[in-house]
Amino acid sequence: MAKIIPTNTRSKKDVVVVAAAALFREKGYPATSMRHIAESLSVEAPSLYNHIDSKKELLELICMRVADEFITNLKQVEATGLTPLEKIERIMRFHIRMMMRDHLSVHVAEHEWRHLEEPAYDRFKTLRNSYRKRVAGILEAGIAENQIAKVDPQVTILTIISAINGIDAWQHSAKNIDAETLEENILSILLNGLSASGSKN
Amino acid sequence: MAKIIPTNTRSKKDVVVVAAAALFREKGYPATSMRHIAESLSVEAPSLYNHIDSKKELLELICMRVADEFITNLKQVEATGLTPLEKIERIMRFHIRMMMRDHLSVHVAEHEWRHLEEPAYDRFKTLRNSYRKRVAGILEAGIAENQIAKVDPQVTILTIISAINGIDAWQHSAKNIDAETLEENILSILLNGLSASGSKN
DNA sequence: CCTACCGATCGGTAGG
DNA sequence: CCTACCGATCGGTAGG
Repeated sequence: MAKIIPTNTRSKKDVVVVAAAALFREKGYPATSMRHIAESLSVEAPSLYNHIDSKKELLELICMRVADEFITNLKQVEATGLTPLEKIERIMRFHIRMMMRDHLSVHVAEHEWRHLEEPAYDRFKTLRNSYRKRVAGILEAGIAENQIAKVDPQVTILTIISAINGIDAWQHSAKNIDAETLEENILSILLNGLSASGSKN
Repeated sequence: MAKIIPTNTRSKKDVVVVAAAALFREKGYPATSMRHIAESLSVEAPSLYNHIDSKKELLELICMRVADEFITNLKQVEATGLTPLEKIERIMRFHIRMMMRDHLSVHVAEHEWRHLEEPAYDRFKTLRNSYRKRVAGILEAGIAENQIAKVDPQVTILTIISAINGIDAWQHSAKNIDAETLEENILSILLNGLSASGSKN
């Protein structure tokens, strides 16, 4: 019988990656040792190397998978015939939902990617810059047709992305905020602003 | 002659703290070694201990000074007779300007404080929670008098703070964004939203 | 300010 | 999956 897919191997590797993501999120990549990861899986550190090659591979897998998901979504949104503002809303909703579904990995990709080593560092940075430029392009199109307020696209993209990334701090919040409240509130603030009048000056 | 103020000692300590802030910002606290800090000052690592007691003291000094500045400003704003929305705007402008003036320390306080050890960890966390609760209180007052849109104060405070914190990424941006553009754009988005209509639904 | 050095911990390998 | 162990690096001290 031909060995087609090493199911067990892949699944155990994923278990290690998930454990690593939780610890990278909690302590940061440099402060997380292979011994910590091993302990959280109730094995000894050297055993991890049966499933992965190195500590940095764990970070690479997490960051690249997140980057792929964001870019895949962006491509889908770009392919629609939606208006620029509708596209921006779709992109924001996707980002928020990614945050809800897998905030550990998204946070790690956002905050720990600087610890990637070449060539992964450069690959990730290029993907990230490309994503931001393309979203900025949508903003510019919306501004050109007076659908989006006259804002600096560079500053706006930074504001939107960091506003959404930052909300994963809701985890530590005493009261549980439900997913829908979170999503509708962030969208309301970013699209309509805090001011009750909602007027432009 | 009485030795009144050990000017040299304090000033050298500050030099070490500033160098540490730059490296904590660049590499993160755990990935920054005392040898890195020493090297950036062209001395050997053990020499640093003539001016400071430990690595963790450096982080504590940075985090506590930032916390103090934010809370001092909040107290001043609370003591005015401004409307809630005006208070929120003042708080946001102060935060943005802190970011421009000392983004290294503000970033370190925001992202590295989790590496503080007790009792500093708990002290900082308490200050941070208190700050957020008091700003949330201003938001609630503004909502109650229909000056601020009906948003969840918890989610809003998270959104505002992380939106502003995140913009220190402008440093790595190719084009230099001037301070005023940055401040007015972020305020415009958070107060009036992205939508050109600026209408509420 | 330096050299010399400490015990602890790191990522990872050898070998089974 | 384990035990045993490696060279490198860590924060910090002794002593001058």
